[in-house]
Amino acid sequence: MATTSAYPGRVATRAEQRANTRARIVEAAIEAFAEHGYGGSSTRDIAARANTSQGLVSYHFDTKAELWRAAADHLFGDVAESLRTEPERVGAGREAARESIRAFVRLNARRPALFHFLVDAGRHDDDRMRYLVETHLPRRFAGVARLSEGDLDPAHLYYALAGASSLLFGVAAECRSLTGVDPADDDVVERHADYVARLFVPDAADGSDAPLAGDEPSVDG
Amino acid sequence: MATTSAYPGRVATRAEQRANTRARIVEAAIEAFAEHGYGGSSTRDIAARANTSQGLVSYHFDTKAELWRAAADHLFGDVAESLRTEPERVGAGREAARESIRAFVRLNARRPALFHFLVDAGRHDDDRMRYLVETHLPRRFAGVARLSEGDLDPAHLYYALAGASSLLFGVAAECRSLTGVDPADDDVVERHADYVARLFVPDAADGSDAPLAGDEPSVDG
DNA sequence: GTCTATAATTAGATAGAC
DNA sequence: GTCTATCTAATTATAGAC
Repeated sequence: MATTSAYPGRVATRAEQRANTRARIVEAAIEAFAEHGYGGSSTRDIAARANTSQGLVSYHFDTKAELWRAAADHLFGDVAESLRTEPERVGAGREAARESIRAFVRLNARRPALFHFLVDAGRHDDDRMRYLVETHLPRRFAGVARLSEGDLDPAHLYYALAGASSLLFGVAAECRSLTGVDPADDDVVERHADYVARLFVPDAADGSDAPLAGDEPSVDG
Repeated sequence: MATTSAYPGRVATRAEQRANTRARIVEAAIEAFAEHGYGGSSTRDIAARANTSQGLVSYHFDTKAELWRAAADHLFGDVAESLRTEPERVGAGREAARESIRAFVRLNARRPALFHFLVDAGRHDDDRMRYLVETHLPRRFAGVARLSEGDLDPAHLYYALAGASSLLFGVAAECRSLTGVDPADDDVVERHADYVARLFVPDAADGSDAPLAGDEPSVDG
């Protein structure tokens, strides 16, 4: 791992080295924080996962808290990216709403760390919780809340859907051991996605693909 | 806090002292483990919450792992107690199934630590996960799985229902900050309980209170 | 930019006094 | 049974060599 080069383009420049190392550390941090929580993770373990030294982690990210924020940014940035095209593509029909939910479930299956960061940070009022609420969560909440029907506060839908979508994958090890079902199995992911989608968006009473209430302006709106 | 007494019954005996102190430590441990996870909690913090010293925690529970098991036993023991009467009382009707789910949601609202222990221990294959799977989880799983319909594996229902029921209360601080809804509010608990109950047990197509499939032997069974 | 070494805290577990 | 003191190991953050 050369740090400088007399042959630009042949090996990594210092800037590339920097970006590359930081990226490896951030990915390792996401893994560690998701597995053991913030308090249960050490910068030494993170450094080892990233194949580097503990001192270098402190060099790139002055404090453990700053590293956590960088990890959260990367994690939730990926999410926003992967769901970005959804809102526009999704029409007003029930099947479109279901497909949007299926995509949300698949996302939670691919990135269980999302669930772990949310739970780890959300359980009490501290800097990490406030950081998520001020940066990444509003968009996420709004994305789900548009599926809300009736006059019940969208918070009920949001947390019920988020929980139903992600717990299976957030405790995958336990699920395997307890039920024999492997949440890493693609078929299991698809079954769960469809199950949750139909749970939250059942067929309309008349069997039509009518829009969800509140999704579009009604005739008397 | 006298440790011995010449007046039996007047102040606590040594055995009573022991039981009392251990109980205080266990409750403090449940709090701490739920807030910061296993790795993020220190026996010093737990001792402080229990108004005692760190050394005494090690005296009563030789290791941190043993303290965690005692905490888990107390926590899940309470659960079993509070839901114990349900299976018998619940009939085969849909409204009975809904009431069973409402009770499950209320339990998660009262003891968010249940959710935190499950998530903290369930995310990877270690001693704590195995302990829960071998002791407390089978009963819990069976209690929910009896509501299962169709040929979909009960694991999907179990984790969807558990997630939908408990996430709101497991990230109560975040919910307050993000949505303005306070999960500690009794009305919010009831609304969530009813919402989740109707989500998982919708009205039958014919509007009847017909039994759930598989709940009772069918005519051709 | 990276590694090694170290400083200052904090961790869990143990021993001794009462 | 409880408290205080202590030991050993592990933590984060910093400094120096390359």
